[in-house]
Formats: sequence, C-alpha cells, structure tokens
Amino acid sequence: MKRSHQPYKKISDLLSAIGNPVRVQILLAIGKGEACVCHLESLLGLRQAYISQQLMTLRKKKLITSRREGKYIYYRLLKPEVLELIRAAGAITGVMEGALVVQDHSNCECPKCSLDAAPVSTNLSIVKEA
Amino acid sequence: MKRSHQPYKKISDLLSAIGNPVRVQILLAIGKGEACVCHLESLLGLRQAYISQQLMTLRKKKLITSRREGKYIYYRLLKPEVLELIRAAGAITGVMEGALVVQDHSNCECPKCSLDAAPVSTNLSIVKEA
DNA sequence: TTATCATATTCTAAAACTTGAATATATTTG
DNA sequence: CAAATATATTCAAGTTTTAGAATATGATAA
Repeated sequence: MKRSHQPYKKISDLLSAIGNPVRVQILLAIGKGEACVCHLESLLGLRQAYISQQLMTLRKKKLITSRREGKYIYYRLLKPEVLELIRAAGAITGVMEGALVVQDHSNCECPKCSLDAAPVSTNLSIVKEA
Repeated sequence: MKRSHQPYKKISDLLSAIGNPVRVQILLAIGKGEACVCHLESLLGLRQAYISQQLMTLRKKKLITSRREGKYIYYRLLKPEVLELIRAAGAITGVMEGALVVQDHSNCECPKCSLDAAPVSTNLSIVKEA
C-alpha cells in the first residue's frame, strides 16, 4: 500500500474493528471499568465461546486488554475514547443516548460471578489468595 | 434480531459502512461540499469503475446522495457529521489532522472536470442547457 | 488428584466483502 | 445520428467475516 494511504487504512481498521453489533455491545458494557466474560455472558445473553471469540478479535485490534484475577479474567478498554466514538455514531444514526447500556463494573455482580451477596459496594476487588 | 439489539446494529452498520480505506478517502474528499466522480478519480488515483462501486455502497448505506448536472454527477454527504466521526477515529489511531485530505469542492477543478480555466471562483455552477 | 468453573482456542460452513474486468447507460457534442 | 465523455452496473474469483460446535486450558475447590 502507498504510504499516503496508510492513515486512511488505520482509520478504517479502527472503524471496522468496532463495526459489529456484538463488539459494540461488549465495548459499551466494559465501559470505563472492567468486565469479566461471565458478566458479558449474562448481560448480552450470548454463548461464552462466542463472546470470547469477539474479545479475541478486539484484543488483536488492540482495543482491549485483560488481567487475570484468580479464575476470572477482566477486560478493559485500551482506548476509552472509543466510547465517545460509539456514542457519536449513535447520535448520527439517531440512537438515543439512553439506549446504550453503559454500566460501571468496578465489581462484577452478575449471578455467575457469584459476587451477588457482596454487602459493601466499594471499589475494592476481592482478591482470593491460593 | 431482538429489538434491544437494534441500536447496536445501527451503530455497527454505520461504522462498517465507513470502514474501508477507499470509502474513508472518498468521504473526506467530498467533505462539506460536492465532488464528481472524475474528481475523485484523479484525486485518489483509482479506476473510475471502482470508485463508482464504492459510491454505490455509500449510497446504499445512506451516507451520500447525488445530483446530476449535465453529464457530471455530484456527490455530497447526507450526514456531514460523519466527517467528525472520521476525524475522531483518526485522533484515536494517532493520525495527524493534517494527514486527512479535506478540500472544498464547491466547484470541481480536476483536469478531467475541464473547469481548469475557470476565471471566476464563485459558487455559481455552470448549467449547460441542451 | 479429580472435578468444576471460567475462559480460550480450533474448526468449519455459510455469508459478506473486496476488487478487477468487462460492459452498459446517459448526456453532450459534432 | 454517431462519437466521445462521465458514470453505472454486472460478473466473478479471492479473501475475510460471522457464528455455531466441539474441545482445550488454567485455576480453584473438594
């Protein structure tokens, strides 16, 4: 490819990396915090393997990164500005801001994540030692 | 598709409609004005048929519309906000603002458009009557 | 160690996208 | 009308994406 075309390629690569409804949902669900796969699974109602595939895609495109904590793996955005991009796209297509699920997942509370009975709602993550 | 997934689909449809390097270039080249195919052809250095194909794609996705004036056909953006979206994507991927060709084409001056010797630079389009 | 839970990876068929080539259409000009 | 010009459309091969199914891995619990 010509050098002069590279910037356009970079831009279109980013846009098409986000350009899938499941990936848009995942990115919004992760939001500015973190989310484990089980959370995404219950939130989006999709099979685990499929979500992992999309996460892999997003990781390859350098949009997210992960961190292991015990048997859970938490994903977070590498470029949170991507959220603004998605909201801007929503605005253009007439999607109400409120229609986009953006939650704070400083602690994942989905049933599968078994933190459901957490009494305190601090930002402290519960580190389990072996 | 579930109704709750529609907004994400709308957003990803928009992003993937733009998500191709040639289409990004075309949208930027059209900019806030208009551009005829011959202009895009000389500006992007791509075959005419190929550019027309991409224009068709963009038209199907409702991103552009066209207007005939004599034997020329001028394209313009239906949603100029798309330009902001592209620039935002550029910012995220580290593309310098200046690297993105955005020109004013209120009158198309590319060699093929044969308006090269236009003496006055008004916004009046030269309507040729049969 | 074995079972279980959370997550990842591999494989695959179908669908969609990319892009070159050839050709068609509409408009103007002579 | 015929030729030239601007643009559109159709076709097709190659590539990529999508998404389901099966299976593997890594960590913890029993």
